[in-house]
Amino acid sequence: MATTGTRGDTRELVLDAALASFGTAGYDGTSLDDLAAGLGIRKQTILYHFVSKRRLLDAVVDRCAGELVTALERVLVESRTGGGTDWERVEGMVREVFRLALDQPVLLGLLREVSRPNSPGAVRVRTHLEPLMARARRWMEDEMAAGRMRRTDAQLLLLSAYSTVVGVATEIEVLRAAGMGPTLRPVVQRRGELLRFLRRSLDPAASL
Amino acid sequence: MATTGTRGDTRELVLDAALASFGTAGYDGTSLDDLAAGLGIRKQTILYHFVSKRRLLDAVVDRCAGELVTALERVLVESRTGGGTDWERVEGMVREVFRLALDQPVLLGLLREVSRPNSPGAVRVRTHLEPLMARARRWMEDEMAAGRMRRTDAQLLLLSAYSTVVGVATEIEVLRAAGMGPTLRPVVQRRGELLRFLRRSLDPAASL
DNA sequence: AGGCTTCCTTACCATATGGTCAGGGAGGGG
DNA sequence: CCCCTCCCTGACCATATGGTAAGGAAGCCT
Repeated sequence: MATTGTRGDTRELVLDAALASFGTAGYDGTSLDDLAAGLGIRKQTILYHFVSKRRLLDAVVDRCAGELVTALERVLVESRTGGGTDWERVEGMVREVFRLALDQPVLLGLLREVSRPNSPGAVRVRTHLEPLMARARRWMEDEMAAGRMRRTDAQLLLLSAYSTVVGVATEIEVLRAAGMGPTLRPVVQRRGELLRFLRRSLDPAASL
Repeated sequence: MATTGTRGDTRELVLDAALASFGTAGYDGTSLDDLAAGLGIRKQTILYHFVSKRRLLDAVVDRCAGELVTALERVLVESRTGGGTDWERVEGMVREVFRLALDQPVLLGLLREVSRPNSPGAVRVRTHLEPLMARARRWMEDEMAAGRMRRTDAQLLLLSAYSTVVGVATEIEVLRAAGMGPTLRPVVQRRGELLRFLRRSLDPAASL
């Protein structure tokens, strides 16, 4: 028992701190000792819950990806019961992603770290994103076949959208670093651009 | 004398390798031993030319920033002698930045690494960029005062443009990591968006 | 009570890493 | 020839870091 009351699950606290540290200092720049010291515990406690530093990163990525999937899932369900059009569904998902990013800025740091080529977390993220992407792609191609969606390269479009989100996340971080925290004008604008791009590509009712 | 002919300046070779390594593996993920091994030299040689790892990063940043400034300078001179309008000058600089990024993809990695908040190189980059930004800002404000440029917040516009470039750089890296190297469609598109945004904000002759 | 599990800790280790120190070879000037 | 400077290297070091091994305290079940 530590001096301070460790009421919450230690595991979750470690995950929170690790998320923040990985996002700001990077994976290599994060030491388990510092991480533990920040939590008032010993490094070995971290290694007890998560076998290795690498697995800790995996766990952090897993949790974040899980949140993302859950949030998107929820949007999809709402849209389905509401009988929204394809385009409304797409728009809802994009907005949800941005909302998540702005609600939890700490996620941006992780995304930035983990989306770097050669990052240890990149493969893990891929395993989470690939099924999501494949599912979205299948759905889009079905809708295209049914004429409810404009014909285009779904794979390319998804990848483009993903990279855009990563790029915007980076922008937000840069702006934040420049001391322009509350100014989300550019973010909203970029979201608008992405949405317009998607609409142009997908919505049969959209004007070119 | 090493086995392989070390004809070029060792300094420059180290800078090249360091640029690549910092860009791909990150600062913390780069070890001087590995760096030296990749060059067939010893770590102490690196430390001889650059006193410390930190100073090595600074030197890399300095060289890249120097290249950028030189390139922009050249565009400015060409535009001035050609008697281009303000807008043509702005467009030329944006295009030059993108050209530089696409010509030397390795710069993108460094930019990404160095534009991270809390990055050791961030402060160094700032010292290079701040005079550039200040100069651009003064110029823009002069042009606005003279009525040759649409009135707007120059500082905000520059920062927004900068963050956009960083974001796009990140996108390019992500796309490259996804195996879509040659497809620069999205990049060109984003450049177009940035240019349109700037034109709308600056060019008095532009239609809203 | 006794044992089992869970959670956390102290003690310890192997290695990697940035950095110091002294020295050696090559070339140039006296 | 001697000395000096430039460039580079081997030997060495202090420290940080991820990870292992073992033990201890609290709770739970029989």
